[in-house]
Amino acid sequence: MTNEQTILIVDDEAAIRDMIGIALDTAGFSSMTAETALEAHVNIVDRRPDLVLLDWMLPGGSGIELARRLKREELTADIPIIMLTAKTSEDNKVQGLDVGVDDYVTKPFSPRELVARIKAVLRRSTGNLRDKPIRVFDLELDPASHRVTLDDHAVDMGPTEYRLLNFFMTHPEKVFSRDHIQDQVWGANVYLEERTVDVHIGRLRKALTSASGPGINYAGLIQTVRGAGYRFSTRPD
Amino acid sequence: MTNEQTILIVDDEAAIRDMIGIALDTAGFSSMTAETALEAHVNIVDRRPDLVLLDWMLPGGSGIELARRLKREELTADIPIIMLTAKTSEDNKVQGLDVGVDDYVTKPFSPRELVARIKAVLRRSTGNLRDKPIRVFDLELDPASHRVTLDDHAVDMGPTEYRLLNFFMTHPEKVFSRDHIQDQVWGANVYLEERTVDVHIGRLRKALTSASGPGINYAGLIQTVRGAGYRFSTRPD
DNA sequence: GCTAATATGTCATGAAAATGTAACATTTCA
DNA sequence: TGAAATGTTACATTTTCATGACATATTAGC
Repeated sequence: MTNEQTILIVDDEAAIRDMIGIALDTAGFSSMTAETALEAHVNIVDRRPDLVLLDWMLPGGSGIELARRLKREELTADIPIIMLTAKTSEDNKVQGLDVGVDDYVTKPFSPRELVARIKAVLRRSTGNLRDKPIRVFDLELDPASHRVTLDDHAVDMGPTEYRLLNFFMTHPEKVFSRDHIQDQVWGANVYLEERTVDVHIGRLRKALTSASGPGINYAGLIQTVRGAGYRFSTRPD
Repeated sequence: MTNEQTILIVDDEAAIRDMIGIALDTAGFSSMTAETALEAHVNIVDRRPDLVLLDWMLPGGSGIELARRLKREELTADIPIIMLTAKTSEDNKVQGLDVGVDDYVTKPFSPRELVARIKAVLRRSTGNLRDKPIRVFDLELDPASHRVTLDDHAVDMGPTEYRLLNFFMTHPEKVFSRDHIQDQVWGANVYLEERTVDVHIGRLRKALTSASGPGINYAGLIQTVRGAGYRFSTRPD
């Protein structure tokens, strides 16, 4: 399978983590685990999973705290969260929904149900906002098909360049430092040389250039801001 | 950069404090230290560091206590904390300290990793608030896109001229001596010839002039105050 | 499981831009 | 007018970027 989606399982009980892990594996997801809210937070920031399964009843009640925090911080706000909770009380649901959690699954649950919910949430969250193609002039990036087209011709680029372009197109007209770009495109705390960003910028530009017709060169949309970083802008440099 | 960020190192071992201090210094941070939780708390309240590196194995387990307290008190809740932990073997205890710490680093760690994580956390916690564009007549400086426009046309200038203009536009109608300008634009403890400021003022004026249309010359906004320094003012000289 | 094809990250190098300084020109004002 | 203050220019040096080459890692296809 091309792009396996990664789910982070946050639960203090090993048995539950294992059970869910197997279920996800069977369903074609890749998974990682965390026992504590702190560990989870670090994992999320560092590796940017596609979805988080979060046990409500983490020791210290920190599950809710974590959810609130994730939704508050810009870097992680768009990662969908499904709460795992033992209780069925309305209170909890209301409280959690306030936090901006995407769905609930109450224990005990069947693996089948869990997987169904995960797929639903992923469909929804990647379906609503991000699934809409982003277009700038004749350059279109379509997350649904994971494809970039220029004048209706496919633009050939590597996965990293795709993510890079996606990030830029969703954050136009702003400068980003190389560090910031690394956070967003590679995940925080991935130690790369700063120049690596330059190289991938170069590759992205080249891809756009060789796909551009005789008119505008779309590589010009990706602008170097000396001493500051890079910027995606439709306005001349 | 103008304002050096300050990191508070809280550890009872002098060797570790020194090692970290040197690493931070090399990375361009300024640092201060505390040996005990009490001392740390006083320092934090008094001097408001930009980030706290906190050893959670402080004598008496007071490291955790301090973290919890800092995150509970409104005055200090927004100061990011990175925990320094010995090992993950103590998972039971670790669970108890999910108090909203921003990241943790396990000893032994490389200075490089530590600095990278510090930067990542600082970026996360402060990166969000970006300033709004500042506009004077048709001259606009937009920090978000790191761009200066005049009548919607980009004004080309070097990084230093950008910082200079940014400083002036955020402090209009006031004279500043060359020394003061140096402190603000180049940073304190940087020694330059006084003439250097003049040169950059000149470059900034030239940039504004060549971007100005036939109407007003925007270079006139940057006024020489003989014997005193320079001033950014919308009123005629 | 193995191999070929892709993709990735790092480095070295050269080019371009930015910077600080000194020298010289010009303006200001007593 | 002339000394002090400021403006301007040229240039050597430093910093920052772009890019091709390469070694490694990952993926896809068989």
